[in-house]
Amino acid sequence: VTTSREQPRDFKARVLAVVRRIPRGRVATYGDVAEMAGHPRAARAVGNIMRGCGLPDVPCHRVIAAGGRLGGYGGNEVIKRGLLVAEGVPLSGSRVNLRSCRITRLPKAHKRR
DNA sequence: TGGTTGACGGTGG
DNA sequence: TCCACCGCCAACC
Repeated sequence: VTTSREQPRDFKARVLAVVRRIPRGRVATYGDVAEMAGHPRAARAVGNIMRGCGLPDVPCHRVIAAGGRLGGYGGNEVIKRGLLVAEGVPLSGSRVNLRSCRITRLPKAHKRR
């Protein structure tokens, strides 16, 4: 990242790419995603991007806030919680058990689905 | 070019 | 444990 003038959309695209690769049943915090995208301090910006993603192939519900809090989700935080539960993500009340399902680095592109 | 806006994060009360 | 405040960053206007 040496400075190669990375254009704004690069960051956005990279974030989306990262989120797209979060395995089912796993989650990552906005901060984690930011870091995986190459900008450790841009958690807020990640949320900003998520806000307008709306892409079906981007499991934005797997991106949660730090501390296991759900964070936001286009109006319905309840839906987000439901989706996570459906994927087997462990929840303690309305909090996610980060210990068991949080990922801080992308999985290897293993062939087997 | 500059200011505002948040699906955030961490600390302190 | 919950709420308020401040700091950070990229996208938008």
